[in-house]
Amino acid sequence: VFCYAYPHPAVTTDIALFTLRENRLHVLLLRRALAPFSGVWALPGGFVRSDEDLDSCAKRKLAAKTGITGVYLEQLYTFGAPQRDPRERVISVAYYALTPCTALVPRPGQTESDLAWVALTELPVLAFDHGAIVQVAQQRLAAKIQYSTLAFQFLPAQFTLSELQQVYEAILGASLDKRNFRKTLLVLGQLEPIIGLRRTGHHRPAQLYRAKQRDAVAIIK
Amino acid sequence: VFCYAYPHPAVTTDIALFTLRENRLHVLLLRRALAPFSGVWALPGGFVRSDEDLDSCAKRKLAAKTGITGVYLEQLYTFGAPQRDPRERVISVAYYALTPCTALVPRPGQTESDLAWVALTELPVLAFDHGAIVQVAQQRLAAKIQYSTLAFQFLPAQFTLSELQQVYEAILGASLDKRNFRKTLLVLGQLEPIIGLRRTGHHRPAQLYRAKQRDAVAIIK
DNA sequence: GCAAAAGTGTTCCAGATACACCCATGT
DNA sequence: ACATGGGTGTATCTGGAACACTTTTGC
Repeated sequence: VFCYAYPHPAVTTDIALFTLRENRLHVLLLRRALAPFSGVWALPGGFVRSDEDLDSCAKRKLAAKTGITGVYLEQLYTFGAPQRDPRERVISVAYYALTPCTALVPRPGQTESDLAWVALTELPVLAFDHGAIVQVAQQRLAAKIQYSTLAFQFLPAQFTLSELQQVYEAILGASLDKRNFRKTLLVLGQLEPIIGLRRTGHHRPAQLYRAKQRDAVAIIK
Repeated sequence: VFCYAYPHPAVTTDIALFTLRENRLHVLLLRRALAPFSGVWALPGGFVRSDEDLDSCAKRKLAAKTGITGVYLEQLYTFGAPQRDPRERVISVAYYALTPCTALVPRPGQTESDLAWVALTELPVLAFDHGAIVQVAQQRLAAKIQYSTLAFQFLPAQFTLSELQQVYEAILGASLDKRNFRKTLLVLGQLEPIIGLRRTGHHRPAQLYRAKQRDAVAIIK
């Protein structure tokens, strides 16, 4: 056991991992197998180890519970209400993460019975204060997409301008003018056309583009 | 003593309290009396009690160490590198706070020998990772002043437009056009002139204004 | 040929920028 | 009278918003 001269809280990271499916924003949830909140949906997350920093903990927990790695991850806010966990004092450093929906086959970890993408419009009641975390994350997302290249993180390496526009529309919850959208984004200088077309449906194929810097999120404006 | 089945970190809040003195941004520092970093300057802060939330802790620590209350306070970022404190694992939820310089007579608490406003341009080496905290806080400040009414928090209830302009100039580190500045801020609708003039020096007295909502920081743009 | 999405320019408006002189006061 | 900061208006520029038709493909 580990003993201290005065009470110490437990510290966790919880991660709201977002993706877009069918043009709707989804968040990854786990159904808890263990008490407290057994059977209730919750964000992936877990306790911070004594030798790892907070970002590493968030990455590790995401990988352990879902097998997902290499996604964009950013610290969101720290939630520390005294009674947010019924077991003991637990302070949660919340993160949010973004990933394209492609090639994402969530696999449950050992302590959870179920793992699912859930549309934000159909969010169930969540364990702990995870509902508040998702809400804050969604606000941050909608704000930050407007002054950064965050949106690219929802798409695979190659994408069309229409697909990119759909990302913006889903996150902002509004429809955008096609010509203005394309002009604005091309002027940014963060996109470049690549040789290749996307052929889908009974219509003209679309030019493919790629983000000039796929890994970093640039601040624009 | 308090014992747990697995190691728990200690959690602190640390507060970067900013003010403007002589048109330069200053931060409140304490000189540490105790180890570690005895004699080194540090931010006010301290351990989170088991029954208080994080905001309350930050307010309490600021009051206890400096006697300052009623200032604007906002969570900044959580710093959790494993070795940031040599004693044990300590995770710090950092806050920043703003206050007018008027009527602020910092009084040392019991465990610190000295308490001072230090200009950011003359910042000494700080204890722990407090230098990084101040840096992140300053960036946040410069960003947020541009899309909110944060700047009013640096001024007392009544102020002149020139004084307000000096706040913006100090935080942004740039000089602004007087006519454009006044026009922009008056159009915002967050200021109203009050009866009264500020008479200083050998020149025309200045109209006094007050913020329509002194307590809340509004998001503009 | 028709349905469906891709692709493309111009006009208009509002908000930001640049810029210079007179005013009221204290000494 | 003069030094000092307070106070004011206009022209210009720029980025965002509104808006409709042609192109290419699969069936």
